[in-house]
Amino acid sequence: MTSLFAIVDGNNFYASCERVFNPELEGRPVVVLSNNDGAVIARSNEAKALGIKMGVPAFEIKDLVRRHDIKVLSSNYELYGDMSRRVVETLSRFTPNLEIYSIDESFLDLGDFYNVDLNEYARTIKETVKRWTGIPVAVGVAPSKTLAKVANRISKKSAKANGVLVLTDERHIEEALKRTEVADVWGIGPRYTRKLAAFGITTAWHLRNVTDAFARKHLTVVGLRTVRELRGMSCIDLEMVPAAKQNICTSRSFGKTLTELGDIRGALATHTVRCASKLRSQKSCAGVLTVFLQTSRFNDPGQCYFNSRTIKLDCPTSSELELLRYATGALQSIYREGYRYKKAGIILQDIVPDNQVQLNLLCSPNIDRDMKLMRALDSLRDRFGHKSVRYGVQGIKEEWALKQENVSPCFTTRLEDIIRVRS
DNA sequence: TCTGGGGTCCTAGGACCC
DNA sequence: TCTGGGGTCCTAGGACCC
Repeated sequence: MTSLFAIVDGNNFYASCERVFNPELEGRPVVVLSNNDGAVIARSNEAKALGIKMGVPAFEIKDLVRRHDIKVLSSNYELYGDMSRRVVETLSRFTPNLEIYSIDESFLDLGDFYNVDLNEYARTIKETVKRWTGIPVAVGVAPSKTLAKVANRISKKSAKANGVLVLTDERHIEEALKRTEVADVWGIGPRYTRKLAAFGITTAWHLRNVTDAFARKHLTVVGLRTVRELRGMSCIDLEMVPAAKQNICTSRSFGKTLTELGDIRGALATHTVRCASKLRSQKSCAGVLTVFLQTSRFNDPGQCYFNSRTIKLDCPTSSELELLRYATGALQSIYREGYRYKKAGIILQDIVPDNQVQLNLLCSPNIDRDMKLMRALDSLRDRFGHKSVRYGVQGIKEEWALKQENVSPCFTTRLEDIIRVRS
């Protein structure tokens, strides 16, 4: 074996971020809710112990909250994003060969670290992150990413491992796989779990031992890769440079249902501006735009409406002015009076690098002007926040604003919040 | 009353072309 | 008029991730 990966993942990440700045939350059950305070998306260990499941609607746990004095927080992505950056910064001191996999997980390529004491090294990573950022993490080390995920998972459940597990020894790998349900393997979702159960495959160890032909047939080439990774053969490389996104989507449920086109247009315009910012930050232009609008999925069938409109742009662009024009036009064409709308959004596709845009006769004559304006807007928003410059169409009163009843201050990124907290 | 948001990749099938 | 196969491109749908 030559390859070696570590995965470092923040324990109950959002709840832990909140705890770093609010010691009162220590030792208490804490849950963090999704946008609009809809559903539970993060739980402290104490909250998990009370049986609160991932994704349950907030209203379903009201009794539990009262009885156990659970601290319920709205999500604060500005805070979590900044804490995530600090964790990555810390990890990058250990190796530059690092992949930021998600807001709370990074893979490290430990390449030829076979001659160091891996247990001690992994423990040093864990303790350093805790000391420098306040975030508790778990570290799993193994010859493939998929096995590292298995190690990481067990490290959190086993008191003996206490957040650090190295799986390089064949006997240990076998034992770990036998203890891991197939549903908990990275890459095996609910559908495959059911399918595999029909063949009597219920543990990661069973899955490791299927034939290549079986894996290929029932789980496609993706599943075959997973099986090989479970055997210790590394098939999924570290991606140090994040690939440019091929789709960029911004959508939100409204804080309350909306009926008026003007209010919905305000929300969609704001999503469009955000989406265009994301597009420009990866130096791309989009050639296709989709706008969608929908009522609640939980409405009676007669009151359900979903529609979308996809438009091929005359010329790929990242100009908010142009995208706003297309988006509001598309919205107009799918809006129907008489429904109570819950959500709207925009998806940008056919994304190309901004220096490879094919110009043609239909392109806007204002490209240079728009790009200068976008640069100015980007730098203003960078300094003063994304709400500092707005278009008229976004509206002043945000009828659609998120419901956030208990959001914590942005302790690390907003001066006004920091001042407020300290006084 | 209240039920998240943002992504990726693979496959199968049809259209179309030579 | 009939015969055949192979290739590419696109799209929809299905699976997964956090």
